[in-house]
Amino acid sequence: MSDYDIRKTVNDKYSLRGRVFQKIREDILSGKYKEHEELKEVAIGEELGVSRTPVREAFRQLELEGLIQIIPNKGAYVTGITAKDVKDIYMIRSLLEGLCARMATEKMTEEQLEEMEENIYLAEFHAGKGHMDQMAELDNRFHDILYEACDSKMLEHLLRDFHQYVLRVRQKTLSTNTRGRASNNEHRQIMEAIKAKDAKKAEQLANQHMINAYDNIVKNGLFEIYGEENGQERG
Amino acid sequence: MSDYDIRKTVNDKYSLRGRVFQKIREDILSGKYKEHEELKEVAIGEELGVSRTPVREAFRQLELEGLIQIIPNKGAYVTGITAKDVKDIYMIRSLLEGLCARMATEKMTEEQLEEMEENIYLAEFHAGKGHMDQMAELDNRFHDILYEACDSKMLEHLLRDFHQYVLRVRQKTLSTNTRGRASNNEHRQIMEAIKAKDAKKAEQLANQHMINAYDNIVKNGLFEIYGEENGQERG
DNA sequence: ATCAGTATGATTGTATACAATTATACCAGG
DNA sequence: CCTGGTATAATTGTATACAATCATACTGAT
Repeated sequence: MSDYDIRKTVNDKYSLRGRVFQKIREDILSGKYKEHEELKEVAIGEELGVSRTPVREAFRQLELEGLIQIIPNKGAYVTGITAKDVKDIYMIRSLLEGLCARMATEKMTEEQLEEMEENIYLAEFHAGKGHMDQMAELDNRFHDILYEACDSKMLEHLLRDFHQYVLRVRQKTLSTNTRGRASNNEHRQIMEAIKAKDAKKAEQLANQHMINAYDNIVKNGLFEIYGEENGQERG
Repeated sequence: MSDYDIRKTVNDKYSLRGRVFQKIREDILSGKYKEHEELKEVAIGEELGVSRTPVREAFRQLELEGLIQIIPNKGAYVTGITAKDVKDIYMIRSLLEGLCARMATEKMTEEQLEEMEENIYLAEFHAGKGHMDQMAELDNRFHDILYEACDSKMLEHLLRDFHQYVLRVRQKTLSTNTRGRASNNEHRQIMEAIKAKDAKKAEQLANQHMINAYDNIVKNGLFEIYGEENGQERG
């Protein structure tokens, strides 16, 4: 008992609120609702066949997830991720994925390690075939395993959030063919380091893995999906 | 325009929901509502003289803050922070405060630097007098300045959350007389490094600052406030 | 006495009604 | 044509009513 997860209930798929929450999040991340677009309670309620109440509660959650901004008495607006946000997130993730890999080195179970190996093997196959959807899915899963393995619900929670947050960027990134394979090779190196119980190396590799991912984003100029006016603001 | 903050509206003190949110959070952090205690919508609503609606919305936010856990159709329960959580948070904060200090070295304004110097000067005074409340307040403010100065709303947001989260521990920590002064000296060193534009040193010092803070917590066995059954769980 | 089953009460989930606030459109005056 | 103000509509904020779910206590049979 008591192995509950702080935010399992958010994924509660069987309450209206939970479904509304997931649906809106999906629609924001997929780009259906665009940056600065206003979300209206009744409209979304009608679309999903529910009243305003569950929609409002979902809004409050989405706000804390950082996906929308609620201006009191005015409305809910989809928040844009600026280029600077993405950069910051990758800098933060670089450190935290490193920490996660270090911690995972001590805590990882045999089953987790095996799933990782399988994951990398499969990804190699799909990389060859150019199956980008599967690559994205496997990349998700690789990092999930790492998050679970670090045995820290705080860190796991945090990294999962960021992972979600940059979803739009990430999917584009992996679809630049060469990066998919390079990324998987980095996964392999991280896995090897963990297998060899070399925590320091695992940390350093995971660190670099994020830096490489970000560099790739910059190099390929993938920021256009975040609109034009973004980037550095003050300063 | 458009210098909005993702979660400014949460601090919206002028809506019922905002006030309820802040009140409950305060009551949890101050220890009024204890770990695993059940929060009932009507009871809290009556206490604050509002209906269930704003209370429910506040609950949804508190859940995402990680302060309560909502079990569908059952209730809302105050989540405990385990000793392991505290440890994890300090490990994470160590890295992120370091990153923050590094970034702040480039971005800090003259005004911010001056407020920091004043802060440290004042803290020295209060440390001598044993004014623990003021020390806690100044410590809060020191870190806030740093968070603002890093010029990253993502990082600022994150660090503020963690800062809040370990509030209970922190206040106890600073009241162990010697740590208050030592902590302030570390603040001074960080400030000096930033002043000298030595980003690497600032990072390393902020890093160590967190490790020292955590060591102090462990050394003084300040975990009892989180109840008995806590600590490492699986593993 | 113990257990199953049911009935009752308490609590949360959702919908709707009403109040407050904000946006929009229209009109009068310059 | 532009400006300011007022009326109206649209939208959010809050309260309340009703439905669904869960906890508890009681009853009756074994």
